[in-house]
Amino acid sequence: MRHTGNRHGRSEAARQAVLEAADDLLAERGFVGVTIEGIAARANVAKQTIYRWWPSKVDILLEAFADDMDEHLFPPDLGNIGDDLRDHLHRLALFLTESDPGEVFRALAGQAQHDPVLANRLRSDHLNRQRERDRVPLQRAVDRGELPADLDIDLALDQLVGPIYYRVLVTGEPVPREFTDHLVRQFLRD
Amino acid sequence: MRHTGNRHGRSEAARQAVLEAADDLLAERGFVGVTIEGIAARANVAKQTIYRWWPSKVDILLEAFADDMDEHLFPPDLGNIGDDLRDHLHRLALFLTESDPGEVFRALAGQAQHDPVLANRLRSDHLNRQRERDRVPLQRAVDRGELPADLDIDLALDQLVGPIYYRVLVTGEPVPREFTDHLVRQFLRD
Amino acid sequence: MRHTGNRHGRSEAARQAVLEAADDLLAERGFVGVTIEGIAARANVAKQTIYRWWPSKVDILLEAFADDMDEHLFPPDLGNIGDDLRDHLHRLALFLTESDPGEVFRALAGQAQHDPVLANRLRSDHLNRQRERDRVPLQRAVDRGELPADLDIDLALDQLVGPIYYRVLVTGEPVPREFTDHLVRQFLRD
Amino acid sequence: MRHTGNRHGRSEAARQAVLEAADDLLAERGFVGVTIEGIAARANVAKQTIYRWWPSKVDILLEAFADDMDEHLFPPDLGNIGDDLRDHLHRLALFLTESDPGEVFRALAGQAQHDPVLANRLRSDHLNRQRERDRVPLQRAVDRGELPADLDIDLALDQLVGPIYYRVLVTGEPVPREFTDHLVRQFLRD
DNA sequence: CATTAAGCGAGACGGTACGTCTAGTCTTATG
DNA sequence: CATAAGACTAGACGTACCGTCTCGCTTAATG
Repeated sequence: MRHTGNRHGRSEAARQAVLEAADDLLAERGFVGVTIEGIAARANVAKQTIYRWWPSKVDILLEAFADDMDEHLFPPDLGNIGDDLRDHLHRLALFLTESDPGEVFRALAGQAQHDPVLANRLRSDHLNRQRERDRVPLQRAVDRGELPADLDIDLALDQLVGPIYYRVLVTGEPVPREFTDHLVRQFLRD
Repeated sequence: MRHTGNRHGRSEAARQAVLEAADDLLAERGFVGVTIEGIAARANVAKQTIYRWWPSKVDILLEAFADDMDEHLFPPDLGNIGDDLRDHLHRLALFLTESDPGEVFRALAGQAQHDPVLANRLRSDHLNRQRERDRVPLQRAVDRGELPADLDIDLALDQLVGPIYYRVLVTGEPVPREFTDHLVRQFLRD
Repeated sequence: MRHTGNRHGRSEAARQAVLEAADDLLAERGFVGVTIEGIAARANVAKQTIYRWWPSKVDILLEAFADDMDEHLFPPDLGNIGDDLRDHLHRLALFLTESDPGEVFRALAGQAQHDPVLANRLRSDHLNRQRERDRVPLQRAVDRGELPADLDIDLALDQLVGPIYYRVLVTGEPVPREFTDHLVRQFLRD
Repeated sequence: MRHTGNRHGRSEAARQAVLEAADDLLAERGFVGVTIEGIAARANVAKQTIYRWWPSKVDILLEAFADDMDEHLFPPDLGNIGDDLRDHLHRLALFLTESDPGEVFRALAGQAQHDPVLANRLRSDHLNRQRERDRVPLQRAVDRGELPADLDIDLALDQLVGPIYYRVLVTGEPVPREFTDHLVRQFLRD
């Protein structure tokens, strides 16, 4: 870090360096390998600078993770519910299993099992947003008349995405396109 | 521990004390509050005794957790697939959300996101066994002719239990009987 | 500090506030409790303002200490060597053991054991001046003919004030008037 | 450190390494250069091992300093008070100005100005012992009849050793044999 | 009379060392 | 020979100050 502070407040360069270092360490050494000291050393940042802005390492990872989900995963309108759902679930599966932020998510979801505060933040900050995106294709289908107006969308979502998260977080099995397509087929009773 | 070593081999008293201390600490302070030093202190056991018999604290929790899943959750035969599934899924939900071993499971599942070795052990030692039990009602239904002989049972299981684990591990929502019943209804297309 | 800078040069108010804050902190928390950050906070002054004018905290204390020794301890002429010395040594002892600047001196003398640069400054700026004052009564006595003309005044001074500093800095014993009077008596071989 | 702990208690090797490292650092970098981390690194010892046995770095230096004063400075009996005193004061001056433990003493005496607890320990543990040794030649002279039986030995000591400490701690001037001899001559009124 | 430049409060920055905690290893005496 | 005890190395934790560095404000001399 060349920069040193000023009255405008924090150094964006330091912030970026910390987030990248945290991401890198997570990828290279896993969650337990992410330490404040390690981040500070890799980012060439003082520990105090980290403690000044983030309460803990999970907050760093949360922030690193924050925008990625928004970038990804906004469901496009392909014209019919079948294509919409197949596309969306497939891309959700890819996100969770293949992408870098997906890896961060899995780590955070794991840590959330030990840390109710993190669990709440993760849900309110990210999962709910994702949930809203997930609703879009179904709501669109209801509007189109493809699905009944009294559909319980939340229940439907649990059935559609639940098995995907289950494979990702519990069984560790891959989530190929055939699997997500099958989920859609069952849901639409084709 | 009153006992100090003997020639007869390992001290069962020490083993029990360690497992109980680990369970207690998990309940009282959560996963991060479970430390080898804390277990040793609470169990009045030397650290070395712990290291001699368990490679890590998750192994202690795994052992503490081991038999509980077997005790629970063996699906009874109620005569028809609907009742069998409704009963089984409801009891699975109760196990995961309400029971003490369910809490241990959630902690281990969380830790497994950080620790591939634990993930493998958890799957091979416990999830596969559970998976076998989960198959029972479906296999029985196939045998009875209630379900088609070419049913992909694994796929069906993912759809049936996936949403339950999803709520438990991801959204944190409760898993009431209505929810599990609904899953069964959708699956059987009643 | 109400004042904010101007082109006329440094703020006397800030200077005073810093010196007072340093003195206060030394009295309240001792030398180790004197920190630049603490002085800045107590004086409502920016750290940079301190670093602009003083190289280190000992320089602040040196400046705070500077004039006090001059105020005190100029030896009066009481007409004869005995009275002159008794008065002077007694007041030196009081200064070192009882006064506020005496406390600062002890702290600086202590720190000088760790810091040769400070030791030199302390000697050249203050001790030598004090030494000159200490010589006055003896020189006066030589001029009066009370003491031999070839008296080694520096040697005499070491014998007269050395035991006082020794009690102050080493043994911590009190330095009552009887003690200083005794030193004079021995010196004059009464 | 090759050694690791055992039930017998602390590692003597670690203790020695710590004391030596502290001495070396004091000699090389001065008192402020003596840090717990630095000692630990140089001694190849874990910080925790240091904190287990010493409350602070001055305690380490005190212990390092402890026996040296005993080794040195026991006043021999040369048969008469003049020789006894001249020899003893000269060796005291050498100890304070030239020896390694003398350097440690100066650092501790300096720090004692900031730390009343250290001051007390230094006095009760070491200075009093030294004081006892210093009394020996005078007491011997009284016994021999060379000095009056009602001599106030403590007062005499302050006059004899005070100027030496004064030069060492305050003025920084050298303490040559002529100086100590002169002190003796004055004291004995030769 | 607008510009300029110095001193100021504020505070973020990269660092160093602090003292604490837990991990995991090792050695010994006890039963 | 397993145990309790506990000292050991290692290294991350979160805190306190260090000394450096902008920054925006205020003020008075300058042009």
